[in-house]
Amino acid sequence: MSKAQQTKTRIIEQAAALFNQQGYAGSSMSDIMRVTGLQKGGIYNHFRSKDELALEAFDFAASRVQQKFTGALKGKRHAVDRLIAILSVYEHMLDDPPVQGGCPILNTAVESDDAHPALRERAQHAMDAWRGLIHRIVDKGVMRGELRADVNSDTVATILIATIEGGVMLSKLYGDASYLERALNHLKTYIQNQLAAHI
Amino acid sequence: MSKAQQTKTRIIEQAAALFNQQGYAGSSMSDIMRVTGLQKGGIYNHFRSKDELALEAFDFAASRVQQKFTGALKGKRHAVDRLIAILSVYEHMLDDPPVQGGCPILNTAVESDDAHPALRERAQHAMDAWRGLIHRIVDKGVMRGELRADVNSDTVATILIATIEGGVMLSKLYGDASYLERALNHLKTYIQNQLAAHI
DNA sequence: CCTAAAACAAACCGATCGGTCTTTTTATTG
DNA sequence: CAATAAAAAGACCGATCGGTTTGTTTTAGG
Repeated sequence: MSKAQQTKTRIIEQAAALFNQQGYAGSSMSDIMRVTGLQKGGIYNHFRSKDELALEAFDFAASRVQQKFTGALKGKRHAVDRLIAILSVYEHMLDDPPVQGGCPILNTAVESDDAHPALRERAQHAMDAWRGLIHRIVDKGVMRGELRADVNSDTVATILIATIEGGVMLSKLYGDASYLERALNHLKTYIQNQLAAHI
Repeated sequence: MSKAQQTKTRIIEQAAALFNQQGYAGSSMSDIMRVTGLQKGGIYNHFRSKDELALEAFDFAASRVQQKFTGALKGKRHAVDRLIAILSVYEHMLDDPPVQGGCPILNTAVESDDAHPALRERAQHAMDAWRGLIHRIVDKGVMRGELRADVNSDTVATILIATIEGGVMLSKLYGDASYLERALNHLKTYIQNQLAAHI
């Protein structure tokens, strides 16, 4: 990787952490200069505008989350195991987040929904990927008889994502991991008692 | 109410809607001048700073949510009815929100948690009030035998709030109420099947 | 109805915003 | 290693930021 590419990647990583903590509107180019240690010219040589950097930074952050999912699902074949693996990604969202500042999908969704169409679209796509993942796990699980036949994948995806992200929000608000832990435990029993096919 | 008080209240209401949609960092005093139709002097006569206005605007928004709860709970005595009444507040969160822009507690919690300590504290207090409400309903419901004896009020409060707010986030992100509806339906059956004491 | 006080308008302030441009430094490559 | 292309620095730009100050208008009370 060329020096230029290294620098661009570094800017994206550091900007992603900043945006994820302070928000896009709450982070100025001066802030980005500070965290990267670069001057204006050094940044604008790689990005046409703050907006372009923001979009690339979000895509980077979302891909980090995606990587966590891929890693957690590795080797897990049974639908119940795979759904629980998704929960496990969020067990370490607070002490070891993919990007500093918590879940970038949650943060960006909430900030952009009424204010930033381009960013909102990216957040939608990231959420689509997550919903699609759960969708496929559930549908395949039902087909294989690992999950109850009447389980609806739309519902499961909504419940899992909503409860997880709500738990992240609560724990971040209070600086207390126990809220997210309760949410994850509840979902675990939900998966085992209400989704899993009992032989 | 004096003219001055009317004006101050109007500024708070209109600023609350703006902040709730664009965020605190994303809303400038010029924006507030625009939505209120007032000049700088007219606004700074009532508030010492943008920050002070932001805090009062959030408190107003949170009190609007609180009022919705109070209204929904009116006349409901049974713990199951009261918990479901809390859900009903969020049935109209999108088409008839207490403040334009969705749930102000969610929006402010997510924006402030890493960035704005004073605002975060207000969001915590608003959340405390909500958690406390659910707490009291559940504890009293258990005492009266309306809810199962082993139901834990900390858990119930976390699950309800997390799932509701996660549902709001999803529906706002997609501009589609069905996500929140699924979340609320799921919580309704959760309350009836897992919390309610069955005679 | 008159007057004192409060509300509001509008010009103004330094600082910071996102962004540009020229110059200097650093990598890359023949 | 030299030539050249690219990267980064840093001065600079107009616009807008949050906030102040100074007038003018409006409100409220005697």
